[in-house]
Amino acid sequence: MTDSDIKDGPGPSAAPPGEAARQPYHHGELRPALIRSARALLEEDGLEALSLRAVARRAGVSRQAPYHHFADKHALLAAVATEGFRELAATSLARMQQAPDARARLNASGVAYVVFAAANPSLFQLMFGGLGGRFNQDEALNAARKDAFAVIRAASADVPAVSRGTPDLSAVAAWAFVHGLAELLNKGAIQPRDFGLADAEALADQLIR
Amino acid sequence: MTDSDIKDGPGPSAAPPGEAARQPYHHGELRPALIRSARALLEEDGLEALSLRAVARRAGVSRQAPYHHFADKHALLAAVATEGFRELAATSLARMQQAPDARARLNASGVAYVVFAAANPSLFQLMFGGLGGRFNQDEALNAARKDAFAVIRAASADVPAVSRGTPDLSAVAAWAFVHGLAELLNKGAIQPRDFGLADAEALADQLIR
DNA sequence: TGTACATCAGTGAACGCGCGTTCACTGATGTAC
DNA sequence: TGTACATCAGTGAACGCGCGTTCACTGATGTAC
Repeated sequence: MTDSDIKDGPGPSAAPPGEAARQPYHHGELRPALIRSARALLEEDGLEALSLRAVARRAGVSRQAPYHHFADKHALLAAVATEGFRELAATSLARMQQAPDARARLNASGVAYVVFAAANPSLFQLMFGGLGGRFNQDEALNAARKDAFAVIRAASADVPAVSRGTPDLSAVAAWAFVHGLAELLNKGAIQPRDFGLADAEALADQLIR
Repeated sequence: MTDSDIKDGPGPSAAPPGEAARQPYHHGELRPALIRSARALLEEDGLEALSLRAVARRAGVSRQAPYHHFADKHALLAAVATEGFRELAATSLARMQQAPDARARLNASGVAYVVFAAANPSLFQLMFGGLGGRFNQDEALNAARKDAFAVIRAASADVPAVSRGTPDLSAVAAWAFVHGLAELLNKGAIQPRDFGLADAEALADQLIR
């Protein structure tokens, strides 16, 4: 079998195995479907194992179909990462809205950061450096990234006790801390249960105070 | 050119291009030479681009030679990562010895961590998760890893103001902070010059206080 | 001091694989008249 | 309301590539006698 991957969606008549319920000819929503497939494969098999062919296969579509929606593999990955940053910002803001004061909002943003990373480890990996140095070539990605970081910066600036001195440095310190926590958890260097805690959220909550 | 890579070391008579000064037949020190080649390629081309074939090529040796010293590619990478953890521990201890008190020693260990990561970004990436989940299968690697982490833990435990409450949690907090700083710098998410600072060391120094 | 021989450390050729991408194509859609 | 036709969104086959790894081999080394 040199160049003939097995389709997992044999046709419209078959029962849909996961994502691969094949539309008749035109898919209609192939672009978002490809992003969904990529995200699913990302978390199932890891960033290194993600191939454009596998994404197409999972979406129930030929290997060439993605090229009608993305210039190349990097463009697809950039779209996935962009979605990731938007979700990160959204989930942080949502959690912050439940907090009573500025200090609690900063803490909430930190917990949200760690929880997001723990829930989407490979996506998180892609978002930070999975595209090599090619980050700055995608407009939408850059915007989403900046927005996500702005959430942390704003949350940090609102807490006078934290942002005394240079506000930007304080924000970076807060960011570095939650980012490091997320990375150490994702890479398995530390585990919540080593501290008698159930999950990443509990550990983040404990440490951030 | 399907299966005939070009040798970069044409023979003993040629001038040595970098690593590839070819020994007559038996290399003598091939194992360390392979590790050196791997580290050099790692920092030149990145973790993703590192192949066993390229490592052998750079060492001036046939593609099969590495298999006499390492079971497979992962074994070589594990050896490289092991060396990395040993160096990290050593460089931290060296920097700590110059510090006057416990507080300064903790700070020094943090700066050393960030400086090491900035000087060896791809090696750092390999050390943390570059081997997927296969970390726990290598005895020497696990030991070197534990030793490196123990340095941080000890430095943190010696500072009462930091380690009040659960000492282990305090150590993890310190570790997460420097690790996050290292990652954000390595992935280009933040840059020292954004804060008017020359390099990673200056930023780490500034933030750790 | 010489020699037979096991073992060690290399070589060269070949394997099968999955990948990203290009090419020429075809079926479906929607719009101008 | 019908029809011609440009355009869009898919297909199938094929390309060349670099990779990890296996196989059978050979040259060099060192040790027992």
